[in-house]
Order: sequence, then C-alpha cells, then structure tokens
Amino acid sequence: MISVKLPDGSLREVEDGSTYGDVAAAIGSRLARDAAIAVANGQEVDLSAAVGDGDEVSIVTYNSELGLKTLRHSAAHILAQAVLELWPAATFAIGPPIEDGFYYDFDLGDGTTFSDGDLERIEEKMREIIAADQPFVRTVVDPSEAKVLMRDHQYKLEIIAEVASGQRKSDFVAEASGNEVSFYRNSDTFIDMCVGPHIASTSKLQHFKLMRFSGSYWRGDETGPSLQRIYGTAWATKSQLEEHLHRLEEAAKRDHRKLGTELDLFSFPSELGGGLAVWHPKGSAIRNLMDNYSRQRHEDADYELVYTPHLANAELFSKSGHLDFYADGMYPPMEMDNGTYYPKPMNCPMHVLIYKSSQRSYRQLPLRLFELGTVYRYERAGTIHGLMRTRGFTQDDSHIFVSQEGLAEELASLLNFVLDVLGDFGFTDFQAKLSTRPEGKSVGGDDIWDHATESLRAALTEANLDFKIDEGGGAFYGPKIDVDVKDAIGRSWQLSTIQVDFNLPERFDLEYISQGGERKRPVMVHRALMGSVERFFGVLVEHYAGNFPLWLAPVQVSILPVAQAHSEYAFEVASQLEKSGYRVSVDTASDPLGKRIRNAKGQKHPYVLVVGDDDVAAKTVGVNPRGGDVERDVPVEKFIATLDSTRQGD
RNA sequence: GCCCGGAUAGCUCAGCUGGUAGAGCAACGCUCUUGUAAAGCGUAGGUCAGGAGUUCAAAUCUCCUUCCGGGCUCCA
Repeated sequence: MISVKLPDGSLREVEDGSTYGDVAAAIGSRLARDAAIAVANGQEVDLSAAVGDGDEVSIVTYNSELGLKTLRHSAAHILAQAVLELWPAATFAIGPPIEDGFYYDFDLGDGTTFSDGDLERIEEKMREIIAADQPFVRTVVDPSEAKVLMRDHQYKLEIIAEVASGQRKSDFVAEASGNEVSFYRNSDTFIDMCVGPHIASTSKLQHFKLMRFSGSYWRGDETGPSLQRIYGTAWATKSQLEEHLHRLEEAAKRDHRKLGTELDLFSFPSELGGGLAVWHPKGSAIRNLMDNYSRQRHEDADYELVYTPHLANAELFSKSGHLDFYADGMYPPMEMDNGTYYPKPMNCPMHVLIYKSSQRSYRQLPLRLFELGTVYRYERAGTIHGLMRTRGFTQDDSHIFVSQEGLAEELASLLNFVLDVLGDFGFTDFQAKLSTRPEGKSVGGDDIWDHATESLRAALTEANLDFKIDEGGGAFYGPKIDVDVKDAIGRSWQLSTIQVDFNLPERFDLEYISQGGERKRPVMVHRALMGSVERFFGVLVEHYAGNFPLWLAPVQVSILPVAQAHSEYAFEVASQLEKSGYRVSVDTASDPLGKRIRNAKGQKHPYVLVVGDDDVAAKTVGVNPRGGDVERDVPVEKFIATLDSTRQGD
C-alpha cells in the first residue's frame, strides 16, 4: 500500500499501482464521477496516471475553472479528431482552451475552407466519438519518434522542431522539454501532440456547441499560411451551457448597432464609406449632453478649451514623428498648391503648437489643454466595427504640459479626475494597467522614466485602484496607465489612458522659464478619458442596454392623452415640464393608448405619463416609470419634484 | 489587408433547382376616442447595393467594386 496526502491534510492509503482516478473513487463516488484531472504535488496530471507514494493530491472537478479548462482542451481534441476524419486531406495546427470554450486551427488542404452546414456535420461526428467513449491515453516519445508520428502534419512538425530546440512556450501544445514530446491517443486513427492533461475519456464531454468558423493565420502571422479555425464552447452541465448561450443572446440584445437603429440614434450609410457614422437627432442629443458635461467638468478642473483644424501640413506630422511611425494609420495625403496636407490622426501636434505660440513660464504650468478633437485614421477594412472602431472619431483629448517636479502631483489628480467622470457615466468597477519602459528603443534617460513610472504607480496606489503591471508595455516615448471599466453585464472595456510623453517636447523643443530663470523642458501628458466619444457612446448604449439614465435620455418624459379631449392638458403638463428643464414629447396619435405606451416603452423613455379625465380635473398625471409600477393621480408638482431628485442622484 | 458569410420596401425578413418581387411592422389616409406593452379597413412604397458578363429570359448563375457581419491580423 502507498499513501497520499489530501488537501485537508489527511492521509489515505491506496493500493500500489493505483491511479489518481482510483484516489478519487476511494474518496467518494460522486467525486469520481465529477473528477476531470488531479493535481499532484502541484502538477496537473491525468486521472489515469499512476499515483506516487506520498503525493499531495487534490482532485480537480468540472466545477472548477481548471476542470473546465481541461474539458475544453479535450473538446478541442475531439473537434480535431472529427475534422480529420471528415476531411482526410486536412492537417491540424493548434487547439487551446480559451475563455468559455476552445478552438482548433486546421489546414484543410488545397485551399479548402469550411462552409455553412459543416459545423453541424462536425458536431455530429464529435457526438459519435463521444458515444464511442474513447480514453485519452498519454504516451511520451522522443523528438525523432514524434516526427514519425506526425510525419503527415507539417504544423506539428514545426512545433516538434521548436520543442526539441526548447523554444516552445505555449502551454497547450506540447511538453516543453527538450527530450520528450507527449501525445494523447484517442483511437487507432487519431493521436495529437499535447502536453495535457486530459479528461479520462471522450464521453466526459457532453455539453458543448460549435459556435462559428473563421479564418486565422498560422502563428498569427498574416504573411504566413491561412488556416481555418473553428470555435466551440463547452460546459460541465447542460444548464451551464444554456446559461452561456442565454448570456450571449442577452449581449446581442444590447448590441449598440442594433439599438442604434431601433432607437434611431445613428447609422452608417454605405454611401458615406466604411467606418463613418452619421448621428441622428436622438443620438446627437445624447452626445451633445455628453460633450457639454465633459466640457463643463474640464473647465471646472482648470482645463482650457481649445479648437484645432482637421487638416495639417505634412511638415507638422513629419516633425511630430507621426509620418515616421504612424503613416499606415493615416489617410492618404492631399496635394495642395502650397504643400501636402493630411487629415489629422491625432490632436497632440496641434496642441503642442498652441503651447509654443508664446513663451511659457513655470507659473503657467501645469497647462492643461482640452479639445473634443475629431481625428481620422485609416483603419484596415476588416477592423472597423460599429461605433467601437471607426475611421473618423472624436477624442476627448487633453494634453497637459507640466514640469518634472510637478508631474507626480498632476498625475495623481488626473487619475482621480478620470475616475470621477467615469463614475458619473455609471462606471464604478475599474481595473488599471501600468505599462513600463519597453525593451530596446525608447526616448529619455533612466531617471525621467523611473520618476514618471513611480509617479504613475503612486497615483494608482493613492487612488486605491486595482492595477497590474505590463512590464515593457509602454510606448517608446513614455510609461502609461490604461483604465478598463466593467459594464453592467461584466464585460471589460478599455477606455481611459494617461500617457507620459518625453518625446514630443524634445521634437518640438518645448520649454518654459523656470523660477530661477532657466529654460527648461516640460513633460507632456496625453490623456483621453472616454477615449473616442463614439466608442464611449457605443459602450454606454450597451452598458445601459439603451436605457439611458434620466440625465442622458433624449426624451425623458412622454405624455399620452387618453383621448383627444385630453390633448390640451397634455401639452400644458409638457410645457410645465419643459420649463423645469426636461425633454418631453407628447404622443397625440390616434393609436389606442396601449399601442402608444408600447411605442414609448420600446423607445425606452424613462417616464410615460398618461393623462385622462381624472387628471384634467385634479391637475395630476398617471406615472408609468421605466422598470417600475404605475402610479395614478400624482400631482404634477410632485412628479416634477421626483424628477428633480432623480436628476440629482444621476 | 486575409478567410468565410451576407446585402431584396424605412425596419425585420420570405422569395426552391433562372420566367423582371411578397409578408409583418413602420409611413400615409379613413373609421374608432381609447386609463397603462400591438384597434379595423385602405393607400403608397423596391433599377432586388453598384457595375459587367452568361442566357430568349437574372433578385436567382459568373466576375469585379462598395458596404455589412464573424474571426484573424492591426491599433507608433
């Protein structure tokens, strides 16, 4: 007998030659059933692996993240097996688990691609493999044997070569040891190179669905071979799978492109060209409120509002370096009689020109320039996506010129400002990232990098913000903080960025006169809060699912007279509300009341007021709030008071 | 930019293997005058994204272009 130590510290004896699966069974039949893999002495292992005497063992079930990851990884293998059976000429590349699921990349041979209906066929084949209850059997061979096993599979051979030379890093592809390559065999005909571990047998996979296929590149290299990828999702239970699919449906309902059409906010007329939006009156109304609010907050925080043009001479972008580093992202040049002009991809060079327009004194610093500046970037055709990625968009862009000595304090207050404004738009769950100096080429000495990076770190700490560090993730010109927010359904969006820049002040030879009368170089800080107003708007639409809070709703109150006789009173109430500063519409259509309520609700108006005989007589309204219960006979003044207090709370 | 799929009325979509288009909603008109999520009847509305080709005949087949979607890649 040998003994193993369980997570609770207890020892359990099992017979010699037992597997981790036997350990699970010895603990309990339910655990044995739910077990995916084991962790022995910190290593993930197959349940079929032999137990070592004295192992510290914990059984991993499908209820854990690790268990699910294993299940999804194994699902990818089963997918590969199915595809290779259905497409005998196909070969396979890699197939890792990902969030909520898995994928596998294939080369079907002769440029063959997947098409509609293939997912069903593959899924059916997978179910056959699952029904066959094939065990995942691990074998370890040396690289030369591995090459024989994979002789028909060029991508696997490339991986073997990397494994042999110790270059391979991926967790899911192969054993990262120079002399051993591990494989998992499911049947006589299917074997895949893989580090594992895997579920005990194919029958453990029950609740999965193939989602979509798409193109991909081998190693993500767009100059390399094109592969065909299939994505799937897999879960431990049927209800988990159903919940996942339901979440996807709910997210689809919030899609800002769909709501943008339904709520008549904006559109992308094809006549206009890709990635360019027109804003309809209701969308514009919301955007205008956002813009005004943003400007007000900036003015209150001692920013100075500026405007700059949409075009600039090539020399400006040459001097700023954009033509060297960013030309691919810029719209093509326009030749004019007095030179070459470009639509601006960024506002910073123009703000620099404002700084340079006069001699600056230390007394003026920090100088904070702010603009809702519209820029144009030539995004590649396949990348544009609703309002989230457009070719023309407006940045809530600020450039702050500050002395080295003033940098730390400025960054700290800047971060608080950013978080405060984001909070007003309904975001309270933040995750930040601090990106430090990149390897290789970068501008500026160690001292200024260290100082700036430490100042950013201090700002994060002071703001009590959760952050991770992206070592070497900064731009060549300075370190930065990115702020992500979580939306109402838990999705993360990167919105704000605070970037220190040592480069532009050099390029433009910026200076200020210090207290001691010396010429000194200021540091520049780029800061976008919403980032792109368009994208931020899209995120807000999805965050609120179109149910904009009172202060942003394009129509705040719609008033419905029960019958035409009540129209006059409806308009009276409307004008009272308008006098109190609310956006109101009156629907006097001849449609039945129920229909008009439905319309107003469909447009997600925060309040629907119904007025009839009783209301005319008593100067009241029937209040039907979004997401609340109807309340009859509410005096108009009382309703306005309710609005006022809600607006305060927003 | 790459792979796959798509584009038919304002919106959502139907239109099988070729025989020049339909529905629901919306719009407009008439009737109904309504108390909390879809009243009835009628009218109008489409060079089937654009262009070229095959064919006696193209929404339908082929090619090109534009735009959209899902990914890949990209986002100094």
